[in-house]
Amino acid sequence: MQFDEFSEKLSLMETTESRLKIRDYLFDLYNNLNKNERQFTTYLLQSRIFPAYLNKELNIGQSIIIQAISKSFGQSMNEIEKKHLELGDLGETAECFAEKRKQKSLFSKKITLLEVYDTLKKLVDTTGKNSTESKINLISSLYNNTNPKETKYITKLILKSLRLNLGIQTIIEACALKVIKDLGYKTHDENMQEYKKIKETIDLKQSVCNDLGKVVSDIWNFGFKSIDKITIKPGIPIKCALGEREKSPEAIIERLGYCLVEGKYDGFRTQVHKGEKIQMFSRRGENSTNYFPEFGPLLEKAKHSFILDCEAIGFNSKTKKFLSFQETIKRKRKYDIKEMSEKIPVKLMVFDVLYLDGKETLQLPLKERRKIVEKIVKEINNSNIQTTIAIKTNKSKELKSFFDNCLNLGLEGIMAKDLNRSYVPGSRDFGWIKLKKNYLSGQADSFDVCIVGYFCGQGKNKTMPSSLLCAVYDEDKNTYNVITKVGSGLTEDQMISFKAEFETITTKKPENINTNLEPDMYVEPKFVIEIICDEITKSPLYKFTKGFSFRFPRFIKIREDKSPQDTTTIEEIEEMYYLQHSI
DNA sequence: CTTGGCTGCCC
DNA sequence: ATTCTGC
DNA sequence: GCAGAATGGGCAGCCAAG
Repeated sequence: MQFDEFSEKLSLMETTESRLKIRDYLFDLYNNLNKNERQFTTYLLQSRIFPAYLNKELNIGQSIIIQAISKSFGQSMNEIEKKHLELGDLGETAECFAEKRKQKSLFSKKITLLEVYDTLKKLVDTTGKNSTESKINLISSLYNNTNPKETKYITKLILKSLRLNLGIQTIIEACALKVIKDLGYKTHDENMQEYKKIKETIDLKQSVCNDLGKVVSDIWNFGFKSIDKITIKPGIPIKCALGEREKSPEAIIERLGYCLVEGKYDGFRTQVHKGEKIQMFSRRGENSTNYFPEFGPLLEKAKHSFILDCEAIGFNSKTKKFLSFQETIKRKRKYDIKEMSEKIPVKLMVFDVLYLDGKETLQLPLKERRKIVEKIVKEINNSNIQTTIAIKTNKSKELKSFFDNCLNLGLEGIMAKDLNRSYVPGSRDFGWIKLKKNYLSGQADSFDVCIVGYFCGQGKNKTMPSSLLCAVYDEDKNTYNVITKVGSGLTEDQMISFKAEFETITTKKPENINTNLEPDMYVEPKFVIEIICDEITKSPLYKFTKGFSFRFPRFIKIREDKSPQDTTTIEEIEEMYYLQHSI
């Protein structure tokens, strides 16, 4: 397929909101692609170059793209950034400058979808000294052979910001439609039950091989039956099951009844594979084997082959306490593995088994899988590999007191699980339910901060103040010290109203605002807002607040009743920080 | 040789 | 990670 | 309720600039 044709199809999907329509466009797109194009095009549609588990990335972001636009279209970086701010999308920004150049390059040759993909692959392999310049040149060479619309989509592909309103599930639906039509039905709703079953099968297969591109390609090229042979094998990461949130112990029991309730460890999701060799994978399917060499010899002791679902979390053997996420995450590294494994010892907390001795265990009910987990962990017989703490209950009071115990042990909260359910890879639903302290009403840490600037948003938030720069007031020095940005929690209406309010108070950077982050616009300190977070963190970035900032900050409301000097103080925040670590 | 910006991946 | 929004 | 797309802090690693 020519790339200009592909761009037109992306454009069509981008401007469509109905998922069913997008699915139909996708179906047509796949029909129009040839045998060899379907797999990699699926990666592109998911804003990828390769399946996730290959650990191959472009390492190109806004900064390099802006340089490439500058080089290709002879605009200053400033000019481009200005346009970007206005349009809220670098793809459209590139398109805009390509429009202006249009007349000059009448003789450029047409480019194919495959050629674009090959160039993207080349970009992935461009590393080392002067690689940034080489990357810019490669992108530039693409820009020089494309029309404005192609320029736009090449940019969006590189930046992984296609914004097509299209995800995995929509691609799966397009596949299911293909299968249903191959079976002789005209539309999917002629046999809704069959259609749903097909969807489930496709979803399971793509979760098991972690490679939707392969599944799409197999279905179109070799038929639905051909994906039967995709099975679980040690060495290939399976998509993790995830949980939904619920607001209280009562709500959880109402949904699940008698259930398994486990401690929720704030670490690093780790899928352990023991086949011919031992390998580990992260939640996104990245190979994480090298992070944790200490588990190899322990796992070897178990006689079985298996795939276990675990959380790896740092542990202080002197205080007998689990380490914070910020400590544990330091073990995600390439160098100094040995030293860090001694400095930050990690425990593997096992909670599920997906495969055992050549057989899938996914389909077994959780209560059976849990027994297997306990057996394997017992065999390994080492305190650094344990099962998660857990109870079984159908009483919300019991659940609540177990939850409180977990918090006292320094855990994040609990996971409650349906004992009769199979393991559903890639799911995020109420089969697993998580409860953390701040989900309970009134239990989240709350702060009042003053807005001193804002950032304009991307995509659907373009031209909106979608992220607010927040500061706490220092009475002694009469300064506003920036402590966090906050964007999550703002509704469209709130952004619109902030935009109007900010128009009259936009200002040059006031003398008494201290910040390491340069917002798109500064505003005079006027609005105090309430924000909540999960935790106070120690930050290398926010230097003007004794290094304090927030984990998972979100906007709650405007505090009309407060003046800019009435923010939470840094002393109060410091006190809370030390309290949260002395549980 | 050090520093700082950028990027991707953890949550 | 959390949150909002259209379907 | 699902699916998708907005948004957060902070870690290591890579590369360019100094």
